[in-house]
Amino acid sequence: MKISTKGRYALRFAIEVARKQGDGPVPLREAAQDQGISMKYLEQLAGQLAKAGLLKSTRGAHGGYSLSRAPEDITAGEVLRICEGGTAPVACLEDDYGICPRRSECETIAFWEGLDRVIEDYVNGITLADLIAPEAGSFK
Amino acid sequence: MKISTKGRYALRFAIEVARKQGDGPVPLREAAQDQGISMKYLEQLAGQLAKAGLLKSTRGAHGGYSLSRAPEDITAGEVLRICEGGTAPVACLEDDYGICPRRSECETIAFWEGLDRVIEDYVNGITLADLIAPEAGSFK
DNA sequence: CTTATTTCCTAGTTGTTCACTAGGTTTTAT
DNA sequence: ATAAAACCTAGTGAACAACTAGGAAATAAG
Repeated sequence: MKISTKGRYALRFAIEVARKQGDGPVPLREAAQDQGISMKYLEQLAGQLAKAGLLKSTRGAHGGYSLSRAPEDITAGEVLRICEGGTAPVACLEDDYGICPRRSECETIAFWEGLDRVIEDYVNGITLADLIAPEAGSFK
Repeated sequence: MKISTKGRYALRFAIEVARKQGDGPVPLREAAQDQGISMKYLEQLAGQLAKAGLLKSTRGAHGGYSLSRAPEDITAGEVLRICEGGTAPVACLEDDYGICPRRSECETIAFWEGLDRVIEDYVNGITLADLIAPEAGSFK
């Protein structure tokens, strides 16, 4: 039931990039230093976010990462889904799972679907804009 | 973000015991067979649930597990917390974590607290009674 | 055009957790 | 006495987590 460091670091990185938008792209060196984590590890996460089209990368000196959309158009759910590999609490709710052989007799599927729904609703309802202005956030 | 087999099996086992209450204790052999899972593995989970006071065990022939409380007094959250080791999505929200050194500068803690809250509210709001009568369940 | 800075790409590596398996001991109804 | 059950502890193979390592390619600045 835990979120891994991937999801946590990725979200913090996205927040940092969002906060610094306008100051030009944020290099990984800077972000890793600010957050006290491994740059090489963060590199992989940033790569995923860029590949998914959430961040835009600029190579070379004075390069780094910037948002490819406005902060209010990027949800925490998107970030987590990309780096965490889905937020569904059980595998059989994953998109690519197919049909469960025990589906008809399963008494818990509705329960897990409900849990998935409250999680999705929450994480999809909070944007980077909310997160960089926590005092205004509806989640506080 | 996944629930492990521990939590899933434990919940299904609790439901089975709840459904069969009145027919005497449910032996592991029977439950394992019904659900097509390893009895020896289920044994460990049942042991945890019993140790936590959620189930009552009867040893010897014709023994097995029964509920130690009414189905409407046992929540899915309790079962999951026992076998899953807490439902908090990040470690720093765990009871025994202590104070996070980055707490003051952490922009995500409020977000995770909010996520924890919606998960807790959901799993604590559904009882075994709801789960054995899914047509009446508010979660469907 | 060289150099420093950055992203990009792929492949280890170490430790932990998952999902069991194994082999018993003790208790109890018949 | 016997069979059926819970109880207890330890081991095990595979997967995953959380990095580490080492470069190649791009780009701005001098």
